Amino acid sequence: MDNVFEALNERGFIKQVTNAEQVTRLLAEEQVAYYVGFDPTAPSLHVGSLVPIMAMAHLQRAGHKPIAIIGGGTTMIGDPTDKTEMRPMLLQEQISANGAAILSQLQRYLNLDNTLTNTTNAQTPSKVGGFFNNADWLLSINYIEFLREIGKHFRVNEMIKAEGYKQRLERELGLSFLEFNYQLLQAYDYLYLFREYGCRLQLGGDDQWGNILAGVDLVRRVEGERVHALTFPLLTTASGAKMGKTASGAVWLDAERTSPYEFYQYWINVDDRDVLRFLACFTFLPMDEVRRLGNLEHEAIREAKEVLAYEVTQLAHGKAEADKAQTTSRAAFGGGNLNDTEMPMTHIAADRLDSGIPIMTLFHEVGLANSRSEARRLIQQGGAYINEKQYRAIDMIIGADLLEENALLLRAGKKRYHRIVLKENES
RNA sequence: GGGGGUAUGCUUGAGCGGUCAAAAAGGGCAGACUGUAAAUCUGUUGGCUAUGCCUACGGUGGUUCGAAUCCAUCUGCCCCCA
Repeated sequence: MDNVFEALNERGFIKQVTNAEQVTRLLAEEQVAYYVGFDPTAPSLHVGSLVPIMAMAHLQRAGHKPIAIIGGGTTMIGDPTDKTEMRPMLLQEQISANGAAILSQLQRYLNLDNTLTNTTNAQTPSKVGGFFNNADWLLSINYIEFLREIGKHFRVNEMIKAEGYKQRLERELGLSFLEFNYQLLQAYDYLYLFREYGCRLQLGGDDQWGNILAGVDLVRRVEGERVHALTFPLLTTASGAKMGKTASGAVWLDAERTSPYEFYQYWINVDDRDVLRFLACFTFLPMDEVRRLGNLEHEAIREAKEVLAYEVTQLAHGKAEADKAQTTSRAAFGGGNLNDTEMPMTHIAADRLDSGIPIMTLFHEVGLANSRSEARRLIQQGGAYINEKQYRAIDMIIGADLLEENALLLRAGKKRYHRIVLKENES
């Protein structure tokens, strides 16, 4: 097997690294504990987090030990380099709850059973990984001790030269002392994980480069050990948008928030230009296959997208869900029959249909239109279909005569479907 | 602490006291074209019991026949001085 570092590089995971040669050697010669921090402000990860997750998974498959931490402590500070939006401050209980949800998602990709031991001292290195909340060690910090032990290693002169801080200072947006400390705390995480678990590699988004290096420096100064940093390129779609955002918001890994079918559809709808990169990054397919699929052109590239969607969905939601999503998707767009599919569905009482339901009401009620006005517009513009037949009259009354096998198939626009199934009257 | 500025629909951002549900752009949605892609073109984009009605231009209270537009006050954000 090739070196993992090479593999990661080939798959496009590497943007910056402290020292490519040393990291390559380290990963080849030792079982390395590595860590990634996740944002615990939401109860689910979204597809953007798949980059670090997949990188971690590749490393674990190569025999290294993953450590995932959630920033329960650092979240309370707020990263000033995250200029776009202020992260909300959350209660610890909320963060712990989110963390639990995040852990269960990570476990689909990684084995994190917290039986980690420190290999620096231990004779028999453990093979698994860990999951921690940095609040566990950050909240109990004593201010004076922290300043004396950690703070003395940071030169303010150096810190304010860093790009993230520099921008804040120059633009006089201000930088609170609180935020200024963020980097120290994140660096301390690294030191802590190095001491406790022998962690020697931190991965993160490229925007974290500065913060990660601060940790690398801190470990060197305090422990005299060389540890490493690696960042991922910030993945954007070919059209320039941040990955994983759609009109209706982020694409979540939580099936409750983004159904497996929607999840699948997200991947099948990616821009042609993103297919190769995404296959390399978000699936475990061998690179030969990735290249073959990624280089397909025109209509043939749909095959590649189907593979991409299937593979990624399978990783996130399991084979059964991926199969269902694929079947549904094929049926909806390939002209197959839609009966046994998993698209959104609503039951409707038989007597209601007998008396007839205005078409606007129907589309609004099942959520294909957010308001009656929107439903009206949809219909008038020719975007409303029932059983694949277009209806443009807004005063249309839908009755039982349109039922096909006791069901109606509503469609709004090209891609949004909703099934209505008849429910026999009670009594 | 003193002085100044700003607050508009999903976002950015125009807006003369009436003709403003509010320019423009972006985004969204729909249609055409296609490959469930991109690009392009067209329409649309507060709600409703719909030739009209209601809710909206940071909050509150005024002036006026009439206010997003004027005044007062409160709140948030920004800038300058300390």
